[in-house]
Amino acid sequence: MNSEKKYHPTESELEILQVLWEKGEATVREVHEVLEQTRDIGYTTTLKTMQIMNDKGLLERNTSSRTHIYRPLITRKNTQKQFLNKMIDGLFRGSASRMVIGALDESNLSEAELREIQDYLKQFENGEQ
Amino acid sequence: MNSEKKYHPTESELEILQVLWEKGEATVREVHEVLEQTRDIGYTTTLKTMQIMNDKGLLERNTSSRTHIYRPLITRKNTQKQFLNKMIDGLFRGSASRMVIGALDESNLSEAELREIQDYLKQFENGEQ
DNA sequence: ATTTGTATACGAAACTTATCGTACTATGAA
DNA sequence: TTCATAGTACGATAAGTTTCGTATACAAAT
Repeated sequence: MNSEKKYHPTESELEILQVLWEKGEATVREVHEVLEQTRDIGYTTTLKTMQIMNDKGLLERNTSSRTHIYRPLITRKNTQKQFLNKMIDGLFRGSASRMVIGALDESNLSEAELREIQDYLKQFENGEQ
Repeated sequence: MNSEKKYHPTESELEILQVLWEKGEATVREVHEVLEQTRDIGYTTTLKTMQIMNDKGLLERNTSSRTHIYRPLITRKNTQKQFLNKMIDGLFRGSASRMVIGALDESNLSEAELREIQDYLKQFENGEQ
């Protein structure tokens, strides 16, 4: 089993996680400045959300200095996995291949990306996984 | 542009849509009987949710007889597309290939499914799309 | 020391979603 | 006709999310 539980961060929480995954760790101010670029949001909103995420166990923080430093407690990979599985079950009748094909269908992939995927597929070809 | 707008049905709404996509159309009772198999839920909950979905424009209904008949107003394909794009943007830094690879990675695909995907990829190989 | 700016903490409002109870109505059987 | 059944309509509640205002504390500069 996996030690990371099946958290389903909300939309706002995901925005914050994106920033933290990118930076590794950050202050509320730093996170807020990134969010501000995309949408209208007050500083205390970001603060409160991060505090709640801390309470929920999505983030941890170092409070030794006045300005707290936050770090994510869930990984990007695991979160992706949770959402992928939820989506496969809820929208693609449990079929991962249906979803993959749907994704290929709807996104204009570049040559390079296609090649990348094909290379990746080769890895599975002879039952190596 | 596409005439279907970017609806993001909720979890419960998706469950109902699944049934309707499968059946084409159905009464509240019919939908409810399917939902009941999976989880504990009252009849009026299903009813209310479907009424709300009707108000939102997710469903339409024929009220000519006492027992109303509901049909989905959004397609499975379009809904899948909306969710895929939201997910690619929100969790995979805008990269569809990253998501495809993530999906391949996390799901144990059968030989048949892998072949299906590879066949599907060939279609894109020579810029045919 | 006072002021100014930047932190955190916290409460509360506005929304949304999910759920169900209750009221009411039509239909068909007794 | 009366009664039981199966339907819709609707209000209300509870929980979760998002948002922000206000209070308060600390730190640095004047």
